Amino acid sequence: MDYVGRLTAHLPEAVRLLLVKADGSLSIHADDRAYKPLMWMSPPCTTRFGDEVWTVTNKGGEELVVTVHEILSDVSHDLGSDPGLVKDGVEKQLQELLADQCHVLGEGFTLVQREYFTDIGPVDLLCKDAGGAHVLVEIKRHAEIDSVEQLTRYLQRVSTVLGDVQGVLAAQSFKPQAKVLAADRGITCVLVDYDALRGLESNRPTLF
Amino acid sequence: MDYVGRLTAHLPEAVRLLLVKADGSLSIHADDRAYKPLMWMSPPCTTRFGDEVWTVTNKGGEELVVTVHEILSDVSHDLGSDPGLVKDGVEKQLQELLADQCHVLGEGFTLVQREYFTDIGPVDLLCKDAGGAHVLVEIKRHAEIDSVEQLTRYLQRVSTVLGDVQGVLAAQSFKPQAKVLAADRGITCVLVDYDALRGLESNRPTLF
DNA sequence: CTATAAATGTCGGAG
DNA sequence: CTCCGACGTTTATAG
Repeated sequence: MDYVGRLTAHLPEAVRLLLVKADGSLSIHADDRAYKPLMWMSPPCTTRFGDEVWTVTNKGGEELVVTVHEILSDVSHDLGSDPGLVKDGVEKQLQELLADQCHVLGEGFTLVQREYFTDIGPVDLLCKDAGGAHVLVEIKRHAEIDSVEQLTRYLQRVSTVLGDVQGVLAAQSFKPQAKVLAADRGITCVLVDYDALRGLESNRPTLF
Repeated sequence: MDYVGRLTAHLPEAVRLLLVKADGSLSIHADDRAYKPLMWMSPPCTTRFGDEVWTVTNKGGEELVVTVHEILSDVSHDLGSDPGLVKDGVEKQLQELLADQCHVLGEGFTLVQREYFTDIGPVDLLCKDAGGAHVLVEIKRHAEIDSVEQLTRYLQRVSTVLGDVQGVLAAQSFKPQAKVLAADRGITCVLVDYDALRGLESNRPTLF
């Protein structure tokens, strides 16, 4: 099995699992690793099924060549359409919750705007602190060093427009490096509890 | 099918492909997408196969619960051991090639050291330019904004030891953001052609 | 085991 | 289509 495309890779002869899906995609699996195939070609792509050699190509000129020596088993099923996957707990939801409850980010914080757009990208939240000064908030599930760099870029960019601006990095967890760099840059780290936020949120309607 | 762990996700009843691998991992596939399973549990994990309900758990407290209504097909094979995948064209090879041919990075460049270690990580190449000044080289296949940040950290760190140091970011392709930020930081971007480098390399032995 | 960087990353959204 | 950032990123590697 050989792949030539973004890199070149070769896979020796062995017993393997090949998946051909309805969208024309192909993947080759070994008997370990749930997530990643050994090789694959993503749709859109076309496969020419020769007697022994299958050739999969895509528009980008990538090519996967499979030599089939023996078929131990050949199973085929129509799976029909796929009802969507429902997810909960991703950054977007954290952002919605924090937009509603930005007081947890700092005493007296109020929301000015969600998804505040700059020419280098959108800032998650633009708030004002108790004193009326602007605060940029970057929200992550897990804050790493990248998150600090990202917020730093926004702060630099926005300060040219709004003047002096504070930075807050909000996350459910922080890598040590991220904390250190944030402190170094004068950025405040706020540890948020997603479950607690969701709890408050679900309780809120009962207060009205 | 339900996953509770780093997030919460639910997958409605449908005809699906389930893969149980020798390492105990489980993945659930729809009839599209070659690469990514709809849900999965990576090893190490353990599965309790009940009559209708399969429960997969790992050490981190993540859980995958599968309700099996009907088995349309059940195929099992011993795939044996897996001869390794051989890759070519990844960053490591680019680094080797550029270490040998660092003149392509700049007129009169000479190599001082590959994998120059600092206390915040290894720099890909430490070179000297035609004037004998130090140059740090970060090598990527595709340079993004993170690559610029990474090199910037190295430059800051190394400058405290070696004094004034130039930065070069070498890659086969550059994201626009990366180019802009690099220019802003005084970092030179060098577009390298992997095939050309490899061609020169393969010709070299014939010169001796 | 933790931290860090690479990946054929993939995937989805905005412009 | 490209660009950009999130992802249950996953995966490998070094300390």
